[in-house]
Order: sequence, then C-alpha cells, then structure tokens
Amino acid sequence: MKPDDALEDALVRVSFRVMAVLTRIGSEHDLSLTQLRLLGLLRDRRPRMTDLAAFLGLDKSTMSGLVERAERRGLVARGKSPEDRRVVDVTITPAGRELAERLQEEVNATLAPFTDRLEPADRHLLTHLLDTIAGNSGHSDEERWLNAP
Amino acid sequence: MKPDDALEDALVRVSFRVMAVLTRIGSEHDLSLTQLRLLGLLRDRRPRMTDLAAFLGLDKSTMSGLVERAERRGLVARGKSPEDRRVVDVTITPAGRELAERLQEEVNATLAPFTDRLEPADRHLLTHLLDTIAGNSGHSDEERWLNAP
DNA sequence: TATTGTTATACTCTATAACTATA
DNA sequence: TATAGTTATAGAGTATAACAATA
Repeated sequence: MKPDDALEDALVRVSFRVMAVLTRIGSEHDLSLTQLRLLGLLRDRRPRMTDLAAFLGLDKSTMSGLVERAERRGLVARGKSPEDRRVVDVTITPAGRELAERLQEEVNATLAPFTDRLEPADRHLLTHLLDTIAGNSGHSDEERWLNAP
Repeated sequence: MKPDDALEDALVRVSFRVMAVLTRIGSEHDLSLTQLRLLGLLRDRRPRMTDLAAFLGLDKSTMSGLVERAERRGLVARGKSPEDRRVVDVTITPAGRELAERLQEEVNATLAPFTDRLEPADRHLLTHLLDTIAGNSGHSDEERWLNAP
C-alpha cells in the first residue's frame, strides 16, 4: 500500500460502516440495500425501467424482478407510457413514499451520534469536503462516479 | 427531513459511490462485496468461523457457504483447531493475499482522481474528520458501529 | 432493424431450522 | 447441556440469453 492512501482507506472504512447501518435499518423493514436505494430514487423521479437500471448499475432483467417485488408489496407502481407503448414508467406509491421518509429519518438518527462527535464548524467543513470529492459543488457531475456494471 | 441533515446525507451519498466502485472492481474479479470484505479481513487475522460471522454481521450458516466458495477458488483455507476440535480457523492463501492486495491498489487508484480534487492539506483534514466520526482516533471504538444483523 | 421490457435459467447471498460433533 | 460448524431449504439479488411487443 502506498504511504499516502490514508484518505482512500478512511473513505472505504466509513462507507462500510454507513452501509452496515443502511443494511440493518433496511432489513428491519424487509428491504435490501437495493430496494432502499430504489425507493430513494423514486422519491423525486418517475423513470422508465431502462433509466432505473442505468441509475443503479443493474441489468434491465434485474430491474424487472426488483420492481416486481416492490410492486407486490405496494411500494411502487408500473404504468405504461401513452407515447411509446413499449415503455414502463415506475412511480412510488404513497405507502412507498411514507416508508422512504421514515427510513431516511431512522438512518439520519442512527448516524447522528457519530457525526455529533464533531463541532458544528467541523460538521460543515466535512460536509463541504465530501461534496467536493463527490463532485456536488457547482457543476453537478452527479452519477458520473456510479454504475458501470 | 430536518434542515441540518446535510452531513448525514453527504455521508450516505459518498458511501453509495464508494460501494459502487468496490462492487465494480470486485465483480471484475468475480468477487461480491462480501467476498471482498472477507479477503480484506483475513489479511491480518486468522479468525474462526464464528468470529468472521460476527465481524461481517452474518449468520454462521452464511459464513459456511461464503468460505466454502472462497476455498473452492483457492483464496482461503480452513484448518481445524487442535485445542478445540469443534473450531475451524480460516486463513488466507498466498493467492488470496495477492488478489486482496491487487484489489486494494485498484480501489485506491480508482478513488484517487476524486480525492485529488482536494488540496493536500484538505485531504489530511478530511482523513482526520472521517477517522473522528468512525471512532478511529485515540480510543479504538472499532467495529462498534458495525454488524447487529 | 433497433429498442423496451419480460421470462427462463443458473448462481451467489442470506436467514431459519435441523443436524453432527465436540466440549 | 451448551457451543462450533455444516447442511437443507427457501427466497432475494444478480447476469445472460432468448423472447415479445413496439417503434
């Protein structure tokens, strides 16, 4: 390991811990990490199946199963597009939205004791630094880092 | 969402991106995120099955399958403990260690372009802040955050 | 022909329950 | 009895390949 990979290592370590929190809270509601993310995505989007697969870095056939199981639980709905009748638009249901909001609150509440180890000024600083490496400051690179299955 | 959950949100967003990198690099070597982590854990440990399950937050039966598949690929080995003949110690093989090191290099190289968006001073600062919230500064809280399936 | 989505298949990951073997 | 680990089973997540419907 190169001598100055300390930041990369810290990022990976913290990420595993955050994922552990998400996995636990998800599983308490019978949701996988992927279903959790699906629900989060749908909160402010109404994508077609192909878009979802691209967002999540999954095959479209995987999306079919994912959405099918979420739909069976009443969390999302599938609607055929009137313009292009091949297309399936996916939407979140009221129940799905309610669950997504509750989950986010639980996640934030679980993370809070750890972020509270920092002074308010350091919290702002950390937020800014994370946004910078994620490319969320100014020009929205968003999603550039993701996917590529 | 409370007005000042910005840090929690940034942590979750960055973590998903880091996980996407790990997932992609793992899958290029036919390794799941869990196998990746298993290999990482074994680099400096020689745990029994039960310890591994606790570390990873998995059931012991899940560990059996995980280790069995890794063993079949020659990445890890199982050895019966001489003291307590119920116990199975898991070790990484030379091939497993080599792969683990290559993977870590790939991960760090993939993350580097993003961490390089920061000045060296900010990189050190971010590392310190991440270590602080993860509890890796001074008293080693380690693993406290993890698991709890 | 090309695109959108589903289905069939196969494998990994995961937990629960039942089991074996030690202690 | 209690603990360490495996096996049997079942379901979710995943990709590949083949397919249907639409463009």
